[in-house]
Amino acid sequence: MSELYIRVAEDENEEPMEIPSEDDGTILLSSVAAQFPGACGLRYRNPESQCMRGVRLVEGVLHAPENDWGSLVYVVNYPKDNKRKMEEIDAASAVKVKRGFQKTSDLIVLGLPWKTTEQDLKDYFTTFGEVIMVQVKRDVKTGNSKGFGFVRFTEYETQTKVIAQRHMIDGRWCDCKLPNSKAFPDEPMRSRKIFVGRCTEDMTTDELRQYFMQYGEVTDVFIPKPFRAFAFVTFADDQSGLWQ
DNA sequence: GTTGAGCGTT
Repeated sequence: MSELYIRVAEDENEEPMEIPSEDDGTILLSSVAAQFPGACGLRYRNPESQCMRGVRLVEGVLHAPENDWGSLVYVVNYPKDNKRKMEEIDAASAVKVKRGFQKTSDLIVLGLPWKTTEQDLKDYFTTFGEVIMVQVKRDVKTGNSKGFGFVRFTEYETQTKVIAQRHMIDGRWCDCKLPNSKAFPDEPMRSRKIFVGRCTEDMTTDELRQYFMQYGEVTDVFIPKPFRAFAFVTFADDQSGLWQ
């Protein structure tokens, strides 16, 4: 079977868009998702029964009903049939993606004067770029500074610049480094595996794979059995945009 | 009320 186009629409009443098929007559869900982000499948109205029917989906490949797509208009499925929700997730993810492809980390600031406050730190480091947070570590009893703290920047470029040089803060030379230990050791900073919370029981590995493939190559989807309302999605590399 | 290489009460 040669390449052909099938008509796909967001809704039965919407204007359809033509999606190309593969050489074997199947259609990749990724082709559909390219035009309809978040799509997890297709359905169509069966002319005989007038009922909606799902298109067979195996491993991200959509198979024509009766081996013939015909001239029907196919309608896009979204997870849980709730498009608005997926768009909200898209928007939230897009914000994170926009921050850049290299994640910043907390930097330890060594050698601070005893008198230096968090406001001092913020004022100083803001001259390099936007600051997410600063901390001065203090003795819990006395409130005295321990002479070190932490800083985190929005932009990775800022972080690189700050690590590369020494800093004169309130009259002392200070160093900024990547910390050895972390306050939250279980925070998956550069993990390729993401936690997907609040899953519903009807979600399938196929659906999750098809949704998250827009952010990178998905190498694994794990759904605990019995149902536990969460899943793990693993990407081929840590550059996939979702959590950057 | 002190100090000066280090590593973060959540």
